[in-house]
Amino acid sequence: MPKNCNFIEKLREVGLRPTKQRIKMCELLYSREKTFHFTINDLVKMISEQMNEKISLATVYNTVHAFEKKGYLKEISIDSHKSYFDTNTSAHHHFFDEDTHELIDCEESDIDKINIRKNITGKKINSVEVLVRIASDNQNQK
Amino acid sequence: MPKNCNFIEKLREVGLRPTKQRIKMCELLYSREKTFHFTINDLVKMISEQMNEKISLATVYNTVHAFEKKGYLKEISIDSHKSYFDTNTSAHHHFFDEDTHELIDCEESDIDKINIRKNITGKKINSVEVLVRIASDNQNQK
DNA sequence: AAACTACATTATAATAATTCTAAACTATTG
DNA sequence: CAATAGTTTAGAATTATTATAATGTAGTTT
Repeated sequence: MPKNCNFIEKLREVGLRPTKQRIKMCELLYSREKTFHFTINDLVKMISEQMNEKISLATVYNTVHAFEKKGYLKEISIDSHKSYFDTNTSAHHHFFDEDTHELIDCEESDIDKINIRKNITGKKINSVEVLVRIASDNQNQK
Repeated sequence: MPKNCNFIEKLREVGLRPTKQRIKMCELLYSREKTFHFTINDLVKMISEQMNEKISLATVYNTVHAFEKKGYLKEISIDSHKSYFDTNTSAHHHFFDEDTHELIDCEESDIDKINIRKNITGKKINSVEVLVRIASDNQNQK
């Protein structure tokens, strides 16, 4: 398993011990072609399905937050009822489908660079992100 | 109290009975010059301080959500740990101060109109909102 | 203005998401 | 391969929110 070695190194870099639970999480999170969005619940389900042993909720919370703190995951607040995480940690924009509660990444090219005219003294801009809320367009179909 | 009459009318329009708790909430929310942001907790505290009688948490939740459903308040999700509401219900942009967790409205003129190049078939755009995260700029001061 | 009725308010219980805790376990180091 | 420092775990605690059911009250009817 050469891939796991990468995950072990990755965990070490971050200062976390490469336990089998964490390696499994890395596999699920970082071996996909495309980045994706998930909730803690999604992730627990995915892990439980793929491991013979169970994993504790607390472990998933702890590890996800450890990754987040180190910049390997990004939290996205959109829906006050759900916390989404994103394996794409760069600042980027989103579409949020209000029908399905699905989160969709915007490509760089989808939205022009945003120019902020206001300056707040003593403060620097950390990020600028756009959220485009979409919903099905039934009204106009008739 | 001519102002309260307006609140009574407002509540009636929305289909809510003008009880003293709700009138108090309206006073706090809608008699300011400027719109503002608050959490449910902030609001409960404000009400408790200004009324001799107590108000129940459940009443505040119910009424805030009733206002929100009718478009008299807007929920803003930024911080997964806190739910902010905004008395400015139009689509508008925000600064979020990551040091103080303070939410600041953007003026229309602060940000250019945003052009979305991507079209998602069968979906219409409900809103486009920008969140600018800011923090103190200590690094560059030295 | 008394009485009625539908809706509100309240305290409390229930639920859900998250964090804490302390005991058992395991990866690393020497 | 034993010591130890960090990890996992189940379950308890905490926090935010919603549901419930008894009591209260605004608005209408008489």
